[in-house]
Amino acid sequence: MKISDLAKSAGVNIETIRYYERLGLITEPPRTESGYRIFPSEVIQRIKFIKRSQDLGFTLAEIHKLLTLTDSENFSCGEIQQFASQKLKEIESKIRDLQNIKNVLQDLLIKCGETSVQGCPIIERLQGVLYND
Amino acid sequence: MKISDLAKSAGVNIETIRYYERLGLITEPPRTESGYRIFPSEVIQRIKFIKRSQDLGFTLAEIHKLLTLTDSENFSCGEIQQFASQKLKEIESKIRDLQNIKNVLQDLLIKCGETSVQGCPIIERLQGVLYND
DNA sequence: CTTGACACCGTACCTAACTACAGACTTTAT
DNA sequence: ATAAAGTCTGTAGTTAGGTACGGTGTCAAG
Repeated sequence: MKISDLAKSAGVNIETIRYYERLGLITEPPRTESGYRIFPSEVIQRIKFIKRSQDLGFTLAEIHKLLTLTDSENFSCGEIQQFASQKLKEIESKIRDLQNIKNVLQDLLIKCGETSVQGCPIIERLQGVLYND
Repeated sequence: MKISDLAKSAGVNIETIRYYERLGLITEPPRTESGYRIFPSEVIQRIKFIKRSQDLGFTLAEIHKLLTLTDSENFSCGEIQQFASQKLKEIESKIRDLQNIKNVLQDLLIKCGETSVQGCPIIERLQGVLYND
């Protein structure tokens, strides 16, 4: 299949495919005499693999490592587990950070509701006036 | 104070100050005859305001609006509240997304523990084999 | 046999928030 | 007086993950 067929099948842009090739996420396909790329159909699955991995929060650099692991015969599930649990930790950490931000914003909004005459609690907090949290 | 004094006091890079000036986050300061910027000391607080706002998840574009609001006399606390609650919603949405990712990763890691002989559940999921979640 | 659709390559552009650098000028310290 | 350190400007580079474009070459249909 030609590059536009692959793009359609995998649901990505043509340029994305060439980009992935440059990054080494997909191997360089054979070419016609005139230089057109001819892709084997397995590449569709490979691109979908990449997209699903991105959905799980992996970066392209990490996906590259993942693919290298799975491309090797007898890859170790253990290494992949370690990879995934590392990512899990990162995601949990991001969630905690966002949760903290959420709490601060919620507190400030509650204070806004309670305030009678004084200044805006949100602005005061940003100005460094309030630091009793 | 000169730009490097301000940078030190506010805990940012000199280039960051010039960048904020370009963006209009801080007003253009007066200059000496030779063209050196001379900052009033309030700018320290303004830069800290920007940094604290970033910590709460606001982008520089949003902070620009926030500052415009608070710079105007008689700014409305209501507008700022709306701004903050919009941001709160965005952050809650990000938390939900990450929570979903976390759940999928956790499920996969649990399945890894249970697996006896078959392939790695993580890789199978990424390959699209598993879609019973 | 020509027109339109596709493909090629390399490079530039996009967002966000900086950071670095070159080359010129000014100020400060010794 | 001279050298080091600071500041100026404008531009370019950084990260991540693409997207777009210009100029050229190729393929299939009418």
